[in-house]
Amino acid sequence: MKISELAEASQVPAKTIRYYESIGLLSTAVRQANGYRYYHSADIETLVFIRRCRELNISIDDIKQLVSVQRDPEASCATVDSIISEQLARVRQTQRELAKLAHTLEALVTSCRSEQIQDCCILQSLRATDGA
Amino acid sequence: MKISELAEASQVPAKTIRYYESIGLLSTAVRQANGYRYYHSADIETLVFIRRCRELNISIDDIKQLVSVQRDPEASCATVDSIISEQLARVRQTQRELAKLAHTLEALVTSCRSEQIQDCCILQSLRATDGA
DNA sequence: CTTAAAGCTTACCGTTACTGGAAGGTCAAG
DNA sequence: CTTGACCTTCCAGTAACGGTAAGCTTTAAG
Repeated sequence: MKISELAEASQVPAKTIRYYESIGLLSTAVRQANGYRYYHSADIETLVFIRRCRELNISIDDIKQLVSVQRDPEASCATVDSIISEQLARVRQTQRELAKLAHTLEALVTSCRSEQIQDCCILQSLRATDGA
Repeated sequence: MKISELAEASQVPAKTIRYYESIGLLSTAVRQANGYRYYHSADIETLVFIRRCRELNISIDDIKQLVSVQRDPEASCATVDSIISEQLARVRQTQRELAKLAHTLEALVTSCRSEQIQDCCILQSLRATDGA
């Protein structure tokens, strides 16, 4: 199949498929006589796998590991476990940071009843010299 | 004061101060005879303001607006309000996305009791052709 | 048969908000 | 005088692509 068909089937843009090949996440595609990339249906599965990992915010480098580890069926699950666990830890860390952030922004939004910049409580809060 | 002193006082790296000037977030600094940038203590306040905004994940473009709107004391607070409100909306949106993400990752982490890649439930889940 | 549109190729720039590093000028101390 | 700590500018790299251009090939229509 052609790259546009693979793109449609996997829901990954053709541009992104070429990008993945260029950075070595996908192996070099077979070319047809006209130079077009030629794909097999197995490539759909690989790309769906990659897309799902990206939807989980897993980095390309980590996905490379997940892809390569699958080539050895008898390998241990440890790598997979640790990548997923660490990803979860990162997500939770970001959640904590965002919670603080949302809290501060909420306080700012509700603080200001002024109508002129010179009295704006939001700006006054942000200008305060007190450290984080 | 020199850039390193301003950096220390504002807790913004000197490199970043030059960067802010280069993109027009800070006005062009006065130069001394030797070519060094020369700052006044008022610049500390400006940089602290910028740093606090960045800690709230407010984009440079939005900060430019917040800085410029402060030059007119009689201007309306509407711009400030909307920037902060939209920032809060973005943060909340990200929080919702991360919550889903964490949920999926948790399910993956607890799903797999296998020790070999060929039986790994995590990889099997990620390979499934079912769409998001 | 011709032509126009669509799809393929590569290659390079832009995004965000910086950070690192190289090459070179300046300044204060020993 | 030299060493080291500053300062300067400029260039490159980060993550993961998206946009656009220039130039092929294929395909559908007239």
